[in-house]
Amino acid sequence: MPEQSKCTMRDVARLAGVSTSTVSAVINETVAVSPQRKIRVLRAMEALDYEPDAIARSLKTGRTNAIGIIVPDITNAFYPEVIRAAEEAAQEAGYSVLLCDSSEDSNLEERHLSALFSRRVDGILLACCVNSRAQQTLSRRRVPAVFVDRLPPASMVNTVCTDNVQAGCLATEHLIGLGHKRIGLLAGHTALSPHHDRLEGFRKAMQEAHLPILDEYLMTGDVQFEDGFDAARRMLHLPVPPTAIMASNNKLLMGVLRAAEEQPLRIPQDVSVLGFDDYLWNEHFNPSLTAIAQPARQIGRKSFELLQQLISGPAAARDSPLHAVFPAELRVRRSTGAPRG
Amino acid sequence: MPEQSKCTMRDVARLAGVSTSTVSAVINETVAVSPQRKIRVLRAMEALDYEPDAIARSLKTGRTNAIGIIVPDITNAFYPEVIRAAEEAAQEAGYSVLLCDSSEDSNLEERHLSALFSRRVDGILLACCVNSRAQQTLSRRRVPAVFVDRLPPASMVNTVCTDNVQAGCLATEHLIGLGHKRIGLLAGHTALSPHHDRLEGFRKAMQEAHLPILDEYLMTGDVQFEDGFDAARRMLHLPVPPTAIMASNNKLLMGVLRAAEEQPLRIPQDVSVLGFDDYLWNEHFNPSLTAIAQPARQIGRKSFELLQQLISGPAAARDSPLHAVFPAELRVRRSTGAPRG
DNA sequence: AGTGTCAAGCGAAACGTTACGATATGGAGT
DNA sequence: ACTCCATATCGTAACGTTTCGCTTGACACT
Repeated sequence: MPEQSKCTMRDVARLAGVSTSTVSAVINETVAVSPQRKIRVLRAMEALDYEPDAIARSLKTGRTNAIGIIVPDITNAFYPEVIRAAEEAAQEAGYSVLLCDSSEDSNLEERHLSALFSRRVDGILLACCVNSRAQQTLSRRRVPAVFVDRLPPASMVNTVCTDNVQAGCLATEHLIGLGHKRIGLLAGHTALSPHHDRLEGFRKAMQEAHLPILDEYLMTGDVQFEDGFDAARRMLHLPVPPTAIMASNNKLLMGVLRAAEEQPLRIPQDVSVLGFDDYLWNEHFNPSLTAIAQPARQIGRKSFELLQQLISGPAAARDSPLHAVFPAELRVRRSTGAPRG
Repeated sequence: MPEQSKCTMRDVARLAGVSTSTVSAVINETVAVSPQRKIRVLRAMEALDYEPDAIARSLKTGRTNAIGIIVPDITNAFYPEVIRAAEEAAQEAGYSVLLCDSSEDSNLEERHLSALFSRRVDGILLACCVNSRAQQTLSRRRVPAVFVDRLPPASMVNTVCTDNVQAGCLATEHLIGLGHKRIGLLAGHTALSPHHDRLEGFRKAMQEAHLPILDEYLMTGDVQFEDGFDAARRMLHLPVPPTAIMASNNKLLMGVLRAAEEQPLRIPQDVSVLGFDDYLWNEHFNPSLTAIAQPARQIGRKSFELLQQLISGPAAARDSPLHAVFPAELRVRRSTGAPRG
């Protein structure tokens, strides 16, 4: 049964018969220590079950080896994957992760930021919420930060995200390729960069195919199940309804499914359905759901890598912002098919 | 544009023309300060955009106002809900959360624990992984800890979880009530307390109904999609197959669905299907999935509350372990029905 | 022998806070 | 006028590290 571990570097030093500086040198391998002393120190550390106090170390060095991650809603299955990958990379590099959930509330987001500043984190990974003031708040500080997935309107920031314009394009082209001409889009909250960009991709693809974009086939704004249900129902009841509907968010998509079921319309024979964000269970739906998949793990890992680069690189390197963009992938399943007739 | 905020208590004190002790007193409201001085201090803090250094404070006070949360897999949708609720409660109480994902790997779990100890967190919330040594590791330290959802075999620990025996009972009774006599169970990894307990609940309910428990209808061990698929397929190909199958884990359940589809068997006419853990999309499956729902948010919140009690209560109070058990809830949907004939 | 070089080790001063004992200040009670 | 107390304020010693400059020996070269 080892010690109660209430022990400090001084205890180790005393037991080993050396000074605390030597213990520190052994721990950090910062200067050479003779082998026999090194062994004495290591033995003492072992015997006392010594563990360096990260707090004291941070106070002295000014570095905490901790980063903050703020997401708008950890319950949204996309973020856990990002977080996991980032945390994995962080842990490999000896960093810990302080997790904050802003609940899509910019005031809470600000409070989280303050807390992180106060804790002197070395850097921040942020998927910002609607109406976020984070960009200004961060620019006042000297804390390295990388915006992930949800980007602020401002430009001079470091970012990692999916190429959502391409994603919107890809999805639309898939449907056009199947023969669809009337495509509906529940675009979500266009103040959020992913939703905004997907809409843009949609527009681009439609234009390139010389297809008109009808107001009745476009819905922006809220992103809950009921919103999707209402919007899809409205579209499907039009005199000339769309033959395919895309939803920029999972809950909206569920709403579309429900609206189709209600009529009832068969998927994909009567209406094709496509979602953004691919989840494990999409494959097991009946019919299985065609979806755009984002490389969440890559995004998470890359975010941390960029952040670490900012943290440990020279301060000058922070002047021109870093960017990483990943392509989205289309997973074709059974919920999309050729339109009737 | 405020200051660069490289400022310390001394800067504030100098500007306000008081001593650092007074500034500290104002911040912590630990001793009375005359109104006019208090105002001077507050103004100075404002002017310098001062933010207390949590690191220095922690070093001095021995408290970090941070807790650690370790989960086996944040990608499992149950945990984000727990985490969110716990984090919410923590943030309300002025605590930050250090998040760790053990990837179901006990060595990584140990490393995370060490890191948390080193960072001197005030307490730890832990959903332990298979073969966890966390209980021993924690018992050596004086760090308050609460085990959440996944409990270690040992008894003298603080715990918060669903009543999984009742959950297993409830699910089984539901099927028995519908007229099922031959019920299959993919019980998952019985070394994990939730899975173990659900199996026990199943046994109890079957016994009370005087129904036999057949080995061929019981599968334990792995918990991946393929495992569920193989096991369900095997059961459904038996000369006398079960008329209902329950799965203790979402991936297993997906395997069951796939196996049924393959035959093909209709759900619920040919075979009823029931899952543990209720997710948003269960309702939107076709057919919608009957499931046991755990009160994840309540569990998360309560976990933090108990932990805080341990942290701020007298050390003596830590002797007899705290427990909180929440009832599970059955959500009856379309995937379960009366057996044929 | 005297000098210079170098590595290994040490002591002490920070880092930014809090907490504690000590010191002023100003009435009220005698 | 004197003590006595309560109240407000301050100086300073920690907390457990790292870092920096200094000392010490050992050793090689004149």
